[in-house]
Formats: sequence, C-alpha cells, structure tokens
Amino acid sequence: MNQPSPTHQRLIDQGIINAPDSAKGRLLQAAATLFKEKGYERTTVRDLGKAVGIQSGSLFHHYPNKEAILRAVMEETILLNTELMKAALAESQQPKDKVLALIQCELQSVLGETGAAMTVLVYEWRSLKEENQQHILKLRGIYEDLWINALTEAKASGSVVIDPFVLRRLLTGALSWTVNWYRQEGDLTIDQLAQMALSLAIKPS
Amino acid sequence: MNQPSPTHQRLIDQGIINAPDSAKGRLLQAAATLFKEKGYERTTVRDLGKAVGIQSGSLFHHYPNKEAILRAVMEETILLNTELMKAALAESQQPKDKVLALIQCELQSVLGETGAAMTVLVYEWRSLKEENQQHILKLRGIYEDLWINALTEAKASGSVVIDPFVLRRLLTGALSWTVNWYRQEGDLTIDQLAQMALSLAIKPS
DNA sequence: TTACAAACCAAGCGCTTGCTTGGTAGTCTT
DNA sequence: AAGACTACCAAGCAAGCGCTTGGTTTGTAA
Repeated sequence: MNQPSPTHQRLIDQGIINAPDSAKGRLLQAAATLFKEKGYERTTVRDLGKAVGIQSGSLFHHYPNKEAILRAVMEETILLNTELMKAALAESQQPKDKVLALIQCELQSVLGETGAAMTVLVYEWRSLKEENQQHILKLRGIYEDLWINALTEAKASGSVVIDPFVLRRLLTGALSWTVNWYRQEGDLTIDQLAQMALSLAIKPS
Repeated sequence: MNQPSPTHQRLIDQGIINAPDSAKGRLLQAAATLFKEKGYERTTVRDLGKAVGIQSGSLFHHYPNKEAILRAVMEETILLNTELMKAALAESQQPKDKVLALIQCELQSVLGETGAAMTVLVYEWRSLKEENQQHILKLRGIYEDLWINALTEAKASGSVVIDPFVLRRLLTGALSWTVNWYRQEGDLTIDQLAQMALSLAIKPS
C-alpha cells in the first residue's frame, strides 16, 4: 500500500475522513469492496464482519445500522475526490487542459484505489433512503459544479460545441462505465483512455 | 398501449418472446418495472405477485424461481432489441447512417417501452449466477457484434478516429446512463440526443 | 494499581425472505 | 360426461436477515 496523497492526508488530519489503517477506515474499505462486488443488498452484516475480522454484531458499535456504513462509504469518497479535482484544476490554465484534468481525475477515482467506493456511489444510489440520498446529492452537487464550470468555459472558448449539461451527462456515463471493462493489466493506460475521452468531448483544432 | 412493431409481432408469433397481454408477458413487464425501480434484491416475490394480482406462491407455477424471472426479462429484451437493430441497419447505407441508426435504436430501447427491461439488463447483471450470466452474455455478443461491425466500417471510411472497441464501450456507458437523467417531458427529443451522441462519436465533415 | 471507557464476543430475537405443499375452480379434449 | 390439464389460492416452513443484549477483554491515563 502506497502513501496517501497530500490532499488525502489533509482530510484525514482534519477529521473529515477516516485513516485507511484505522478500525473504521478498514471497515469502510472492506465495505466498499464487498458492496461493489456483490451489491449492497447481497452483502450481509456477517460478510462485513468476516471481512474485517470481527463479529457481525460488533459492527453496530461503530455505525448505528448497515445503511450508515453505505452512506459513509459514499460520503468519504465524494469528499475526497472533490478535493482531488480542485487540486488538479488549480494546476491547469487553458479550458481544454481543465477538461482533460477532470477526465483524468474521474478515471483515476473510478479505476484506481477509490474505485470500489466510487462504483458504489454510482450504482448503489437506490439503496439509500430519501433522507440520505439528499445528503449525498448535496455533496455531489459541489463536485458536478466543478465539471459544469469547466465545460462552460470550454464552450465559451469554442472547444466544445454541445450543451455542457448534456455533455457532462454523456461523459458521466462513458467514464463511470469504464469500471465494467477497463483492466489495469491491459495495453491501454488510463492516460491514453483519458485522451480518447477528451477527443470525443472537444473539437480537434 | 400502442401496437407492437412488426418485428415485435414476428417474435411473438415465433414463440420467442411472450405477448404483452399474456399472463407471462404481464408478469415480465411488471417484473422489469419493479426490478428497475427498486432493484432485483429489494423486490420480493410478494411485490411481484401483488403487481400482477396473484399470490406470491403462484408465481412459481410460471417460473421455477425468482432468478428465472430476472433471466427471462433480460433474455426477451436483448432478443427483441437485437432484431430491432438488424431491421434499422437494413434501412441504412452509409457507415455514418448506420452508426446513427444504432444510436437511435439503443436510445429508444433504453428510454422507450422496453426501457425498464434494458435498465435491468445493464444494471442487475450481478444478481444472476454464473451459469445464467454466460447465457445472457452469449445473446449480448450477437448484439455487440452489430455495433462493432458498424463502427469498424465507419473507421475504415474515415468518420471515426478512435478504436472501435473503446468507442463502443464509451458509447455503451454514455447511452445507457441516459436512463438516469433523460426525461421525455423535457425539451430535448430522443432524436436530438442521438444527433448529439453521434457528434461525439464521429468526425465532423 | 486502580478506574473507566472503548472495542469486542456469544447468543439469539423478531421478522422477512424465497419457495413448497395440498387442494380447488375453470377450461379443453375426447 | 369423464378425464386431464392449467392456473390459481391459503397456509406455512426453513433459512437467513439486520440488529439487540449482557457480559468480557483491551487500551489509556491518573
């Protein structure tokens, strides 16, 4: 296991997300993996307990119920990846570069270490009750605003032709779906894939 | 409820899929709707029974178990939409037109009447056991071949620049994701959306 | 060393799940 | 009219579910 990024470390120090080597952190990591592989509903609290080496009942010492674990998985990954995107944007100047940075970031988050949690965020939405959906939706809004701003700038500069909102939604699907087919072991690197996705989004010039 | 298409009617006559007004047909339609809205796992056999107006136990007179219902939903929709795509392809000449026809077809299948079943096909994959996954995968292979052939032709003709396999996968995600945001009531028509998707896939010329 | 809280275990409760069983009403065939 | 078959119901079983409970261990700090 490699070092967490500076951004990641900062969020841990601020107490916003749990350290990966803490009890809660390990639980959330295991939960993300299981929820991705089997789905939230098919994953039992006994599965979760076994994955972290405790009794199923002991989980409820850390979280009030199973759904709270799902919510925590989603919450931590959206907070982390929002910050990672802000950091990546800060290093780009041109609108086109910003879009590429966002694409790279999102592919990394989906295909890299937080991939399990990101997949859960995207596909296990319905398993949260209304109240928790609203909470996550609010956090997602901040994340999506970064995208809309960058795409709107790109459109103003002429690199993008179609409506930013529609483009973002098409990209959301295209990028999140990669989790179902992309393999690290293959010939295609994430950066190459990001370039391909960029070539769809913006006009050649 | 409007008339089924000629292709649809043909498959019913051949006994390949169930008529929408038959007992099994109504069960599969209700199952598709429930599976889409609540997910397969969260949908109980009691929900299914109530939706078609019979006791939950009576379902097992038509299908041996709950998973067989999910499999039938997936099987019928992939068979139908494969035939619909073949019919649409037959009416197109230019590679570019063929790609547009496929995009329109897939959007129709995802956003139109078979939308619930298509969504289930895409998102409830994991709920099938290995054996049934293989069965559906085989049927999906025929469907995907139509896409790969059309995109390969389009690349040969110079309208497409990136690898057909990668392009297809990016399009799969972009198009299937529309189910999560597209609304019939809005200003954007499905044909307009298809044009936008086409503009991402192929070079302007 | 003692005091106390956090982290955990062993057991199991109440409920829901997919599915089975034995039987019945209606329809079709001969 | 008799027999067979299809489509269903009413009742309930065994297993698995999320979660609770009462008590024990472990880490920390005075």
